[in-house]
Amino acid sequence: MIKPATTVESIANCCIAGRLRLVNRVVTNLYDEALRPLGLKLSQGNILAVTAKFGVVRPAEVCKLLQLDTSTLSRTVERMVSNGWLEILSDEDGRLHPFRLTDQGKRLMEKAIPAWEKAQNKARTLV
Amino acid sequence: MIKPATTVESIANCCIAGRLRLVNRVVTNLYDEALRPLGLKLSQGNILAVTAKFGVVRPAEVCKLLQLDTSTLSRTVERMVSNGWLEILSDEDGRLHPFRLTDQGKRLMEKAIPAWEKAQNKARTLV
DNA sequence: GGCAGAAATTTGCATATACAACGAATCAGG
DNA sequence: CCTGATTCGTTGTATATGCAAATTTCTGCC
Repeated sequence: MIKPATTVESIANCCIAGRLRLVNRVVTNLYDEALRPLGLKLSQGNILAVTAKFGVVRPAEVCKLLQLDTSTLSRTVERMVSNGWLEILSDEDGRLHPFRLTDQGKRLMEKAIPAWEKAQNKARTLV
Repeated sequence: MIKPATTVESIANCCIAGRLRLVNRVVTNLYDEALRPLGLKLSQGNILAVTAKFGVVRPAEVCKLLQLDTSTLSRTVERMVSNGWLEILSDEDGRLHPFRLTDQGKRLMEKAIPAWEKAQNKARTLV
Protein backbone atom coordinates (compact mmCIF):
# COMPACT_ATOMS: atom_id res chain seq x y z
CA MET A 1 0.00 0.00 0.00
CA ILE A 2 1.52 3.22 -1.14
CA LYS A 3 0.99 6.15 1.16
CA PRO A 4 0.71 9.36 -0.85
CA ALA A 5 3.27 11.93 0.26
CA THR A 6 1.83 15.05 1.83
CA THR A 7 3.11 17.87 -0.29
CA VAL A 8 2.69 21.59 -0.15
CA GLU A 9 0.48 21.25 -3.20
CA SER A 10 -1.88 18.89 -1.47
CA ILE A 11 -2.18 21.30 1.44
CA ALA A 12 -2.87 24.20 -0.88
CA ASN A 13 -5.43 22.21 -2.84
CA CYS A 14 -7.05 19.75 -0.46
CA CYS A 15 -7.20 21.40 2.96
CA ILE A 16 -10.73 20.86 4.21
CA ALA A 17 -10.60 23.88 6.47
CA GLY A 18 -9.15 26.07 3.76
CA ARG A 19 -11.97 25.20 1.40
CA LEU A 20 -14.53 25.60 4.12
CA ARG A 21 -13.23 29.05 4.96
CA LEU A 22 -13.24 30.05 1.31
CA VAL A 23 -16.82 28.95 0.79
CA ASN A 24 -17.76 30.54 4.09
CA ARG A 25 -16.40 33.89 2.94
CA VAL A 26 -18.27 33.75 -0.35
CA VAL A 27 -21.57 32.67 1.15
CA THR A 28 -21.38 34.99 4.14
CA ASN A 29 -20.80 37.93 1.79
CA LEU A 30 -23.88 36.89 -0.15
CA TYR A 31 -26.10 37.08 2.92
CA ASP A 32 -24.43 40.19 4.28
CA GLU A 33 -25.14 41.95 1.00
CA ALA A 34 -28.79 40.97 1.13
CA LEU A 35 -29.13 42.07 4.75
CA ARG A 36 -27.15 45.31 4.40
CA PRO A 37 -30.20 47.52 3.72
CA LEU A 38 -31.50 46.47 7.13
CA GLY A 39 -28.26 47.32 8.92
CA LEU A 40 -27.98 43.68 9.90
CA LYS A 41 -25.11 41.27 9.36
CA LEU A 42 -25.54 37.54 9.08
CA SER A 43 -23.61 36.83 12.26
CA GLN A 44 -26.04 38.95 14.25
CA GLY A 45 -28.97 37.65 12.23
CA ASN A 46 -28.24 34.12 13.39
CA ILE A 47 -28.30 35.21 17.00
CA LEU A 48 -31.48 37.15 16.34
CA ALA A 49 -33.14 34.07 14.83
CA VAL A 50 -32.09 31.72 17.62
CA THR A 51 -33.30 34.19 20.20
CA ALA A 52 -36.58 34.65 18.36
CA LYS A 53 -37.03 30.90 18.21
CA PHE A 54 -36.55 30.32 21.93
CA GLY A 55 -37.96 33.53 23.34
CA VAL A 56 -35.54 33.83 26.24
CA VAL A 57 -32.04 32.42 26.07
CA ARG A 58 -28.88 32.33 28.16
CA PRO A 59 -25.51 33.15 26.62
CA ALA A 60 -24.06 29.72 27.41
CA GLU A 61 -27.03 28.11 25.71
CA VAL A 62 -26.59 30.13 22.51
CA CYS A 63 -22.86 29.47 22.51
CA LYS A 64 -23.47 25.75 22.74
CA LEU A 65 -26.03 25.91 19.95
CA LEU A 66 -23.89 27.98 17.60
CA GLN A 67 -20.51 26.68 18.76
CA LEU A 68 -19.43 30.21 19.53
CA ASP A 69 -16.92 31.30 22.12
CA THR A 70 -18.63 33.00 25.03
CA SER A 71 -16.48 36.08 24.67
CA THR A 72 -17.55 36.47 21.06
CA LEU A 73 -21.20 36.24 21.94
CA SER A 74 -20.79 38.57 24.87
CA ARG A 75 -19.65 41.41 22.66
CA THR A 76 -22.09 40.75 19.85
CA VAL A 77 -24.98 40.80 22.30
CA GLU A 78 -23.63 44.07 23.65
CA ARG A 79 -23.81 45.60 20.16
CA MET A 80 -27.27 44.23 19.55
CA VAL A 81 -28.45 45.71 22.83
CA SER A 82 -26.98 49.05 21.75
CA ASN A 83 -28.92 48.75 18.51
CA GLY A 84 -32.09 48.22 20.50
CA TRP A 85 -32.69 44.69 19.22
CA LEU A 86 -32.05 42.71 22.42
CA GLU A 87 -32.67 43.31 26.08
CA ILE A 88 -30.95 41.68 29.04
CA LEU A 89 -33.14 40.23 31.77
CA SER A 90 -32.22 39.57 35.35
CA ASP A 91 -32.32 36.15 36.92
CA GLU A 92 -32.54 34.69 40.39
CA ASP A 93 -29.11 33.20 39.78
CA GLY A 94 -27.02 36.33 39.52
CA ARG A 95 -24.48 34.64 37.28
CA LEU A 96 -26.96 34.36 34.45
CA HIS A 97 -27.67 37.17 31.99
CA PRO A 98 -30.52 35.83 29.87
CA PHE A 99 -31.82 38.00 27.05
CA ARG A 100 -34.64 38.25 24.53
CA LEU A 101 -35.75 40.31 21.54
CA THR A 102 -37.14 43.78 22.04
CA ASP A 103 -40.17 44.86 20.02
CA GLN A 104 -37.78 46.58 17.66
CA GLY A 105 -35.82 43.33 17.42
CA LYS A 106 -38.99 41.44 16.53
CA ARG A 107 -39.82 43.94 13.80
CA LEU A 108 -36.29 43.60 12.44
CA MET A 109 -36.63 39.83 12.41
CA GLU A 110 -39.79 40.09 10.33
CA LYS A 111 -38.26 42.56 7.92
CA ALA A 112 -35.22 40.32 7.50
CA ILE A 113 -37.19 37.33 6.26
CA PRO A 114 -37.53 38.36 2.60
CA ALA A 115 -33.87 39.37 2.38
CA TRP A 116 -32.86 36.09 3.96
CA GLU A 117 -35.00 34.13 1.49
CA LYS A 118 -33.35 35.89 -1.43
CA ALA A 119 -29.87 35.09 -0.15
CA GLN A 120 -30.83 31.53 0.72
CA ASN A 121 -32.07 30.95 -2.84
CA LYS A 122 -28.88 32.36 -4.29
CA ALA A 123 -26.86 30.17 -1.96
CA ARG A 124 -28.76 27.10 -3.13
CA THR A 125 -27.53 27.71 -6.65
CA LEU A 126 -23.95 27.69 -5.33
CA VAL A 127 -23.88 24.99 -2.68
CA MET B 1 -48.34 23.69 -4.98
CA ILE B 2 -48.03 24.73 -1.40
CA LYS B 3 -45.26 27.17 -0.67
CA PRO B 4 -43.88 26.55 2.81
CA ALA B 5 -43.99 29.68 4.93
CA THR B 6 -40.63 31.09 5.89
CA THR B 7 -40.67 31.19 9.64
CA VAL B 8 -38.18 32.29 12.21
CA GLU B 9 -37.69 28.61 13.00
CA SER B 10 -36.71 27.78 9.47
CA ILE B 11 -34.16 30.58 9.49
CA ALA B 12 -32.73 29.40 12.79
CA ASN B 13 -32.59 25.80 11.59
CA CYS B 14 -32.00 25.86 7.84
CA CYS B 15 -29.84 28.88 7.08
CA ILE B 16 -27.10 27.61 4.79
CA ALA B 17 -24.73 30.37 5.79
CA GLY B 18 -25.45 29.90 9.48
CA ARG B 19 -24.59 26.20 9.27
CA LEU B 20 -21.56 26.92 7.17
CA ARG B 21 -20.28 29.42 9.69
CA LEU B 22 -20.89 27.01 12.55
CA VAL B 23 -18.99 24.20 10.85
CA ASN B 24 -16.31 26.65 9.83
CA ARG B 25 -15.78 27.69 13.45
CA VAL B 26 -15.51 24.11 14.65
CA VAL B 27 -13.17 22.97 11.91
CA THR B 28 -11.01 26.09 11.99
CA ASN B 29 -10.53 25.63 15.73
CA LEU B 30 -9.42 22.05 15.07
CA TYR B 31 -6.65 23.16 12.73
CA ASP B 32 -5.69 26.16 14.81
CA GLU B 33 -5.22 23.88 17.80
CA ALA B 34 -2.97 21.55 15.82
CA LEU B 35 -0.91 24.44 14.44
CA ARG B 36 -0.66 26.38 17.71
CA PRO B 37 2.68 24.84 18.79
CA LEU B 38 4.15 26.32 15.60
CA GLY B 39 2.78 29.79 16.25
CA LEU B 40 0.80 29.48 13.04
CA LYS B 41 -2.91 29.95 12.47
CA LEU B 42 -4.83 28.26 9.71
CA SER B 43 -5.66 31.51 7.96
CA GLN B 44 -1.97 32.31 7.60
CA GLY B 45 -1.16 28.68 6.86
CA ASN B 46 -3.35 28.79 3.78
CA ILE B 47 -1.51 31.82 2.47
CA LEU B 48 1.79 30.13 3.29
CA ALA B 49 0.78 27.04 1.31
CA VAL B 50 -0.46 28.95 -1.71
CA THR B 51 2.72 31.00 -1.76
CA ALA B 52 4.85 27.88 -1.40
CA LYS B 53 2.97 26.27 -4.27
CA PHE B 54 3.49 29.15 -6.70
CA GLY B 55 6.84 30.44 -5.56
CA VAL B 56 6.15 34.10 -6.23
CA VAL B 57 2.64 35.52 -6.06
CA ARG B 58 0.91 38.87 -6.32
CA PRO B 59 -1.65 39.95 -3.73
CA ALA B 60 -4.44 40.23 -6.29
CA GLU B 61 -3.70 36.70 -7.45
CA VAL B 62 -3.91 35.25 -3.95
CA CYS B 63 -7.10 37.19 -3.25
CA LYS B 64 -8.72 35.77 -6.36
CA LEU B 65 -7.60 32.26 -5.46
CA LEU B 66 -8.78 32.42 -1.84
CA GLN B 67 -11.71 34.80 -2.40
CA LEU B 68 -10.24 37.16 0.15
CA ASP B 69 -10.68 40.91 0.28
CA THR B 70 -7.47 42.68 -0.69
CA SER B 71 -7.45 44.67 2.53
CA THR B 72 -7.59 41.47 4.55
CA LEU B 73 -4.68 39.96 2.70
CA SER B 74 -2.68 43.16 2.89
CA ARG B 75 -2.64 43.11 6.67
CA THR B 76 -2.10 39.38 7.01
CA VAL B 77 0.91 39.56 4.70
CA GLU B 78 2.20 42.43 6.80
CA ARG B 79 2.08 40.21 9.91
CA MET B 80 3.71 37.32 8.12
CA VAL B 81 6.52 39.57 6.95
CA SER B 82 6.96 40.71 10.55
CA ASN B 83 7.21 37.08 11.57
CA GLY B 84 9.95 36.56 8.99
CA TRP B 85 7.95 34.09 6.90
CA LEU B 86 7.36 36.20 3.78
CA GLU B 87 9.37 38.79 1.91
CA ILE B 88 8.11 41.46 -0.48
CA LEU B 89 9.82 41.74 -3.86
CA SER B 90 9.93 44.74 -6.15
CA ASP B 91 8.57 44.69 -9.66
CA GLU B 92 9.04 46.66 -12.85
CA ASP B 93 5.42 47.67 -12.54
CA GLY B 94 5.55 49.78 -9.41
CA ARG B 95 1.94 48.97 -8.53
CA LEU B 96 2.73 45.33 -7.87
CA HIS B 97 4.03 44.04 -4.55
CA PRO B 98 4.73 40.36 -5.22
CA PHE B 99 6.01 38.23 -2.38
CA ARG B 100 7.45 34.81 -1.63
CA LEU B 101 8.50 32.60 1.29
CA THR B 102 11.70 33.35 3.16
CA ASP B 103 13.94 30.43 4.16
CA GLN B 104 12.36 30.60 7.57
CA GLY B 105 8.95 30.49 5.91
CA LYS B 106 9.97 27.38 3.99
CA ARG B 107 11.13 25.68 7.17
CA LEU B 108 7.84 26.58 8.85
CA MET B 109 5.92 25.11 5.92
CA GLU B 110 7.78 21.81 6.31
CA LYS B 111 7.25 21.72 10.05
CA ALA B 112 3.53 22.42 9.57
CA ILE B 113 2.91 19.36 7.41
CA PRO B 114 2.57 16.76 10.19
CA ALA B 115 0.32 19.04 12.24
CA TRP B 116 -1.80 19.73 9.22
CA GLU B 117 -2.12 16.00 8.49
CA LYS B 118 -3.30 15.34 12.01
CA ALA B 119 -5.96 18.04 11.78
CA GLN B 120 -6.99 16.95 8.30
CA ASN B 121 -7.54 13.39 9.52
CA LYS B 122 -9.61 14.60 12.44
CA ALA B 123 -11.63 16.79 10.10
CA ARG B 124 -12.34 13.80 7.88
CA THR B 125 -14.06 12.06 10.76
CA LEU B 126 -16.34 15.11 11.16
CA VAL B 127 -17.07 16.26 7.63
C1' DG C 1 -21.22 31.35 58.89
C1' DG C 2 -17.09 30.93 56.13
C1' DC C 3 -14.16 29.32 52.74
C1' DA C 4 -12.59 26.46 48.66
C1' DG C 5 -13.97 25.34 44.28
C1' DA C 6 -17.15 25.51 40.35
C1' DA C 7 -19.94 27.98 36.94
C1' DA C 8 -21.31 32.03 34.01
C1' DT C 9 -19.94 35.99 32.09
C1' DT C 10 -16.89 39.89 30.97
C1' DT C 11 -12.35 42.07 29.74
C1' DG C 12 -7.73 42.37 27.68
C1' DC C 13 -5.45 41.30 23.73
C1' DA C 14 -4.42 39.68 19.03
C1' DT C 15 -5.95 38.26 14.57
C1' DA C 16 -9.51 37.86 10.60
C1' DT C 17 -12.74 39.98 7.81
C1' DA C 18 -14.87 43.44 4.64
C1' DC C 19 -16.39 48.06 2.91
C1' DA C 20 -15.17 52.65 1.73
C1' DA C 21 -11.94 55.94 0.73
C1' DC C 22 -7.42 57.06 -0.48
C1' DG C 23 -2.78 57.07 -2.85
C1' DA C 24 0.39 55.57 -6.29
C1' DA C 25 1.58 53.85 -10.75
C1' DT C 26 0.41 52.65 -15.35
C1' DC C 27 -2.07 52.95 -19.66
C1' DA C 28 -4.80 54.77 -23.56
C1' DG C 29 -6.00 58.59 -26.48
C1' DG C 30 -5.17 62.70 -28.15
C1' DC D 1 4.03 64.65 -23.59
C1' DC D 2 -0.57 65.41 -20.99
C1' DT D 3 -4.60 63.96 -19.00
C1' DG D 4 -8.35 61.02 -17.63
C1' DA D 5 -9.38 56.37 -16.65
C1' DT D 6 -7.87 52.09 -14.83
C1' DT D 7 -5.42 49.02 -11.87
C1' DC D 8 -3.20 47.79 -7.60
C1' DG D 9 -2.43 48.17 -3.09
C1' DT D 10 -2.86 50.41 1.64
C1' DT D 11 -5.45 52.82 5.43
C1' DG D 12 -9.50 54.05 8.29
C1' DT D 13 -13.18 52.03 10.60
C1' DA D 14 -16.22 48.47 12.38
C1' DT D 15 -17.46 43.79 13.38
C1' DA D 16 -16.19 38.71 14.28
C1' DT D 17 -13.44 35.43 16.46
C1' DG D 18 -10.96 32.98 20.18
C1' DC D 19 -7.58 32.41 24.13
C1' DA D 20 -6.30 33.69 28.69
C1' DA D 21 -7.24 35.99 32.73
C1' DA D 22 -10.23 38.43 35.81
C1' DT D 23 -14.86 38.96 37.98
C1' DT D 24 -19.02 37.76 40.04
C1' DT D 25 -22.08 34.61 41.94
C1' DC D 26 -23.33 30.31 43.59
C1' DT D 27 -22.63 25.53 45.92
C1' DG D 28 -20.91 22.28 49.06
C1' DC D 29 -18.49 21.15 52.88
C1' DC D 30 -16.62 21.85 57.46
